Parts: sequence; C-alpha cells; structure tokens
Amino acid sequence: METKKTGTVSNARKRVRDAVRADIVTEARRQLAETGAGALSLRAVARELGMASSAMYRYFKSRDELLTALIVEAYDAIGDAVEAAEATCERNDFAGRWRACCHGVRAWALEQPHEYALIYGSPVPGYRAPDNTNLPASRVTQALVAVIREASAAGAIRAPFVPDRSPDLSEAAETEAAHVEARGLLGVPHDVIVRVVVAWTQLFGTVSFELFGRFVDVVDDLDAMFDQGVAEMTAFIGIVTPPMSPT
Amino acid sequence: METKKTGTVSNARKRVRDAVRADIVTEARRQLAETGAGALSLRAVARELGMASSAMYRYFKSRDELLTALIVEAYDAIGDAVEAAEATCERNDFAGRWRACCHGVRAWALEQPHEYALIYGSPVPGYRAPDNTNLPASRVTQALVAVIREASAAGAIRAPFVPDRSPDLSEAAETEAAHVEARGLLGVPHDVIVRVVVAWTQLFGTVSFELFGRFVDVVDDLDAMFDQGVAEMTAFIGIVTPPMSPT
DNA sequence: TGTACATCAGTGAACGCGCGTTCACTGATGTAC
DNA sequence: TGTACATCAGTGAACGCGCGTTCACTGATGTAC
Repeated sequence: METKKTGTVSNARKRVRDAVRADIVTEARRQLAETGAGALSLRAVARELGMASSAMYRYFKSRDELLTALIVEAYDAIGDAVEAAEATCERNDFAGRWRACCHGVRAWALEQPHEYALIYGSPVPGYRAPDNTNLPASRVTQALVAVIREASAAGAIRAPFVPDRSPDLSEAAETEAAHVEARGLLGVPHDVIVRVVVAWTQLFGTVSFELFGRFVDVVDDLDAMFDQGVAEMTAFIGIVTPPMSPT
Repeated sequence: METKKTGTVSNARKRVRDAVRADIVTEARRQLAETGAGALSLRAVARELGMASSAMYRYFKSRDELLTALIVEAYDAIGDAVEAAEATCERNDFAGRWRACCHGVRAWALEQPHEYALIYGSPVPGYRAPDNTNLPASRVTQALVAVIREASAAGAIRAPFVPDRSPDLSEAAETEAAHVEARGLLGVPHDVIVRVVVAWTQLFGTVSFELFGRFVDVVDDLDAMFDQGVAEMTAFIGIVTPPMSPT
C-alpha cells in the first residue's frame, strides 16, 4: 500500500480534521444524552470543547448538519447492535434470530434513550432529514426482514393458527402486502407479511411506551412483559425453528 | 336556581375571564398544530391575540402551565373521540367496540397530528407533567379496558388458538399479569391480559409510525394496513361477538 | 341613585439570556521551487 | 536544505433575533355604604 508524499501529508491534515470532527460529534452526543434532542446547540458544544462557536462552521455548515450527523450515527449504532445480537444465533434458529433482533432494539434503546427518541420519537420541529439518512435508517428493518425472508424460504413459517381464528386479508390488504413483498420480502406469503408489519410496529410501540413513560402505573415488570410480548409475536407470525440438521 | 347579587356579578367577571382564557388556549392549540410542540411560545400567542406578552401571566403562572392545559385538552379530546366512536356500537358487539376504539384513536391522531405528538410522542424536554394530567390521560386506556372486561365477563373471549401456537406465560409474566388484572381487568384471564397489552402497544405503535413517517417507502396504503392490523389483533386477543340475543 | 374605594385585567418598558450565523483576522502547517 | 507562498483551522467581536419573566403603572369594572 504505497502512499504518495503529498498524499501522506494531506492525509495527516485530514486525520487531525477527522479527529476534531469526531470530538465534536461525541460531545454533541453527550449533550444529547443529557439534555435531549431539540435542545442541542452549536454554542454549547463549542463551549464544552473550549473552542469558539464560530469554529464549528469549519466542520458543519449549520446546526442541522450536525443534527444529521448525530442521526446517522444513532441509526448506525442501533443497526450495529441489532446485527451483532442477531449474528450470535445459529443461522437456522429463525425464531431465536427474530427474538434477538427484538431484544437488541430494546437493549440499545434503554442504553441510549435520547438517541432512540431522536430517531424514533416525534420528528424534531423544523428539521427535515436529508436522503443520506435513509440507508442507515433501514438497517434494523433489513435485519428483521432478512430473518423472515430466510425463514420463509426454509419453510420455517407455519400457516396461521386455526383458519377461522385468522381474519382473511381484505382485497386492499392483499394488494398492499404484494407491494411490501416486492420491496424486500420476495416469496413470503402475504398473510405472513401483514403479521410481520404488525409485529414490527408492536416492537417499536412497546419500546417507545417504555421509554416515554406510558407503562407507569400500568405495567411494572417491563422485562417480563417485553419478553412475553416478543414470544407472543414470534408465535403470532408463526416462526418456528426447524430441528438441527445433522452436521 | 337562585343567584345572589354578588354571585351574579362576579360570575360575569368570571365568564369574561374564562372566555379570554379559552381564547388563549385555542390560539395556543392553533400554533401547536402549525409549529409543533416545543416551539410553543407565550409571546407568540400573545402577539397573535393582540395582547401584551405580560398579560399572559394573568391567566397562566408560566409557559409550562399553558402547556399543561394543552396536554389536558388533548387527552380529553382523544378521550371524547374514542368514547364517542365506541358508544355507537351495540353493547354486546365486543369485537366491534374494540375495533371502534382503535379506529377512533387513529382518526383523531390523523386529524390532530401535533396534539397526538404532544401526548404520545417523545416527552417535551424540560417539562414534567403534573399529576392532574393522569386522569384525562387514562381515558383511552379505560375505554379499551372496559371492552375487554365486559367481553371477558360475557364469555366473549376465546381461549388462544391451538395450544402449541401460544407460548406459555413465563412465571414473571404471570405475576405481572396479576398486577395488571388487579388494576382494572378483574376476572380477565392472564394470557388474555398479556395479549391486550401487546395489542395496545401495537395500536399506538402503528399510529405513531404512520404520523412520524416510518412507513414511507415501506407501506403505501395505510388505511388498508391499519384495518387489517386491527382485525388481526382483535382475533389475536380472541374477542368474538356473540350472536344477538333475541329481543 | 350617588359617591368613595377596592379589585383586577391589561400595558409597555425593561431585565438577562442563549441562540445561529457572519466576517475580517491571525498564525500555524503544508507545498512548490 | 531553504525560502516564498498558499492553505486553512481557529479566533473574537458583532449582528439580530425571540424568548420567559418581572414590575410599576393605568383605567375600567364591580362593591359597599
């Protein structure tokens, strides 16, 4: 790996620059965790770093750009966490992989409540997320979707319960499920797709309720209720873990 | 209904006072709907009403008190909406009543997205809701809980699916469900209680996802998906509508 | 009915605050010959 | 290796802004006799 002299030198400059930029983002994240989303201020970050507030503009064109960096970081962090949790499971333990994703989401959210609120809470007023947040934003969904796609292909998703206990899909729901199928769940039956969407919203619904205090005076043992909910939804979708193939 | 003279007169004063207070809240609500939660400002409200900003302090001790008034109003509005939707159903059409509550929540949320975000979104930074918000906050939950309690008492909730499709309750979940039972679901089986909690979080999870833009590029026909989700969850809980009793 | 007094909604100026952003600058670091 | 020049991170003062809240006041409305 050769480096041209000029390259080396400006890389040195670039390295310093990147390090400072990283310091800014880290400090901003720290303040986010303390104060919460909307209260993030360039001046406060600069102050804490012992820099002039105007120096921020060497690194970010505006406050919104710093916010975007934080959002991307948060999406990547939860994406990493969920992927890592999922990766520890046997590949053909589909139920286990699904549960691991769910627990990964909650565990990360409880560790980083303000970052969770930043990306899954109410939108920050006056801020519009640019397109480059889309990719990191979809990583958690991709992890869940991959489990379903692979489970379905492996025949590890059972037909729903007893026929009369599962409502038929309306025509509109059928059409819509076909769209969703085309977008990343090719080959997965449409009734399963609907259930996956339901389970997906339930997952983030519970985590949000927990973090935003909706369970206060209603449910106390949040670990127990979450675990049970995940188990229920896994069964609801119909994910099963096939017996180990002899190796 | 006699009124003493003094009473009449100060009531006149009080009426004017109440009317102005209502005007302030209305204008604040209007700005909330435009700007979003955290951006609410006493000065802006006063400006729009043609009053001095200091005049606000005759009606509200602080900005937070105005915010509290808005929160209470929002809880009461969604409570009214859900109760009204539920009241149009036949009393023993338990599945219909449950669905009506769910659709009531979503319909109100779509009409008043910022008010929904105010009460069900991420907490407003630096604001702590006082105790007197608790009662109005619980009205929607009470409506849902009443349907379940009555349905259960009427024998209109079926045992879950096929035995092996429904995970057993963990010991902790069993204990926790007993707590929840004691808090408003007396007589409802514990496995049903867990499912109700799951359905409850799913309901608000979907609505929040819809309002906060999480379905963009994933699901298009939100009406269809919501309807189907509600149908799925109604069946998931096991609510059935008994045949009409002959009248 | 008429007068003296009390209440209280609303005013407008002022306080101190923190914010995002701009701009002309300084001085260290890197580049070209 | 040494010198003249270019780049660019960081400075500090300043801009204009809107905010919540306080305070001494005015003047209309209600109250008591």
